[in-house]
Amino acid sequence: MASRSRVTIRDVADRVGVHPSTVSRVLNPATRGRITPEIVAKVNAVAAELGYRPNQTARGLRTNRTQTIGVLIPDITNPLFPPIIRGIEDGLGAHGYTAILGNTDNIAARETEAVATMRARQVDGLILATARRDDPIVAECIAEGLPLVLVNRTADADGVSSIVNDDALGIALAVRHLKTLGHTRIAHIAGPRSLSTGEARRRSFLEIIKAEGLEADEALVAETSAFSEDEGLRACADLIAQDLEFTAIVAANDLIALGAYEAISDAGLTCPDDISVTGFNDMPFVDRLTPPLTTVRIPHYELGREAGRRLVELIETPDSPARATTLRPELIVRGSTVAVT
Amino acid sequence: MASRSRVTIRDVADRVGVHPSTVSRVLNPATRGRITPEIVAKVNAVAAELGYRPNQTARGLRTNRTQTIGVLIPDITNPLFPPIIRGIEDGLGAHGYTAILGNTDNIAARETEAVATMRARQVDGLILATARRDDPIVAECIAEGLPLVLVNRTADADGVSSIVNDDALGIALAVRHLKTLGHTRIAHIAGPRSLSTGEARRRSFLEIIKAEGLEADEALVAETSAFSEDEGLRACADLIAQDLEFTAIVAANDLIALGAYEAISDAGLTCPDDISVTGFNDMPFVDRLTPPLTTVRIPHYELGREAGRRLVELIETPDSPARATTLRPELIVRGSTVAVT
DNA sequence: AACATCTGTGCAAACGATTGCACATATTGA
DNA sequence: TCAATATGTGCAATCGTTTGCACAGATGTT
Repeated sequence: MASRSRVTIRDVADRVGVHPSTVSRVLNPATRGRITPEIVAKVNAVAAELGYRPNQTARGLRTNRTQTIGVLIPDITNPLFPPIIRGIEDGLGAHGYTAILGNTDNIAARETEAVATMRARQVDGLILATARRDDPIVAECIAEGLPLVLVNRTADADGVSSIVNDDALGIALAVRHLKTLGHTRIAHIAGPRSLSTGEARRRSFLEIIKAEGLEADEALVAETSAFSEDEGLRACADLIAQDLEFTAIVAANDLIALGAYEAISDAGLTCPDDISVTGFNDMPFVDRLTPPLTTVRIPHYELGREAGRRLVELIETPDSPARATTLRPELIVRGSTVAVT
Repeated sequence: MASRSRVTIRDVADRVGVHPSTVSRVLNPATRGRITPEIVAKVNAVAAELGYRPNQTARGLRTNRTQTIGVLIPDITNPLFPPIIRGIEDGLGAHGYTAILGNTDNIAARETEAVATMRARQVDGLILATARRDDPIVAECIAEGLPLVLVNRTADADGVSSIVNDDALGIALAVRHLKTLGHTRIAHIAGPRSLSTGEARRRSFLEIIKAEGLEADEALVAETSAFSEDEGLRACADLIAQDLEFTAIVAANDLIALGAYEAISDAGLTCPDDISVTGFNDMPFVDRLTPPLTTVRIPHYELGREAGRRLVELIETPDSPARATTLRPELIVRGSTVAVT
């Protein structure tokens, strides 16, 4: 049989000639001070010699803390998420926590199922990158007191901690950039309004357009049902077909912008000569497209890292208040936006 | 305090009026048959009513099986890995197993550390996507009897299960495709020889070139120290500087191919008119490059799923033999390869 | 009718760690 | 010198499940 975690606290104790509880106290930094330095040294030496590693399962049973947290994401193959996950792991790892992942494909039933199996594994908290604005899982966690942090997207519920991008700023950067280039009629292809990102970017767009004194024509805002290339293509084709005479498009994300590229070329036009396009996210390789995409870069890694840290804080200091944090994005100017001629 | 997994097997037992062990037997499919159907029904009803979920931590302590497996990958933000991970999760999830992830950035010390924390968490097995040909972790797992599956890359050790791409076939597809287009002097930019993929593709290239009766000139094989764009650029520039008169390059992976694109354009040449290029992996978005990259598509998702299934098999049927499995890749012809003129 | 064999359930001991409590011994103060 | 306090360690219960063993009652055999 595999000699998995063969050496237990009792082995160490027997070898040193003390009681297991003493070994436990030595190994716990908080109680180490109560033990004679000599014994501390001996226990540490023997533990190292035997290669003792505390059994997290046993510890978890006793303390009701597993140092494990659950992370729900829509789909790890969407290039948006890996940096967030990496950030989460780094944010957690510094404190000894480990993440378990669940892909939900944005399907509510899978989310529920994933949360159930994570709770069976006694996770100490949850990070959701999947939240819808009215997500029932969010409500459930709040009700049951399970520490929760939302990342990337937020929800409408209050009393929930979240780390998201400053979408208003991102949209403002894109719009002001286009204004500087001389564009006055700017269209927006919005994301789904059921997601906080879709809604926030849409609302911000309308506000900024007014604030900047540009042409505020509601017809210039197209709706999509998903942040996808197909939807971007469809919505952009609609926009073009209506003869609205816009010279630039602010897309709610990069995939929608890709769809817009296609619709523009399908219509016999060119980007950026006829229509400038901006994206949102700065996905890998959008700098290699023709033309390279001007887009708003979201600090995904930092979003994840903050989420990890925040969750640890929530778990370890029980009464820490819920906070909504936004991180600042950055405009990356490339070849898909040019001055109007 | 949070009422985490408040309802225990004892609660169910008390409510039904039976002993906890009876409830346990009802819940375990293997022992359910020994209990009176009436009681089975009642226990199930009460368990459902109370929302009972077995505490995996307690179960793990008792059974010494956590239904958790550790997955080591170099870097989740490398687009190669997300589909593999997704596949692993699907392959495991069907059997109730969950994965915990560790990013190692190909740093040996981090690998060791990650394995240590995973073992402290009592993982039932390991999947490594990080293996070097002489990886010490592989040796350690074999020695200690910890179930192990290698995916994507394999190691030289024997007695180890692995699921990898059929690199020989992939290279053959690329070379034959170029031969069909009339190329006779074909260069190869190889990956690091310390990785099984780098070595296998290199060896296969030399074999296929001979087998197909093409010009076998060792000078046409360039070496790199990493599967990166920078190294591809450097190696390809070297190749071009030597005036070797090749008309096509088989790159060991897509990133190296990207570097080759750059070196070709730096030299004032064009791809594919002057030099055809093939990649390996079919990363996302390489179909959007100019020119779109002809490449070998590896079934990454399937690789992962097979790895997950294989590991479950290894864990649940102790004496199952180690097997090395290869999956068939596919050539995706795009615009970076043309006939010689 | 007496005994052997099944069946279904309960009992209690694990798994490996943590932690409140008790109790020696050492230290301090008067 | 004696009581009061402090200090360091051991004891034993506990976390929630699983599982070998025991045992009562039912069933089968001769």
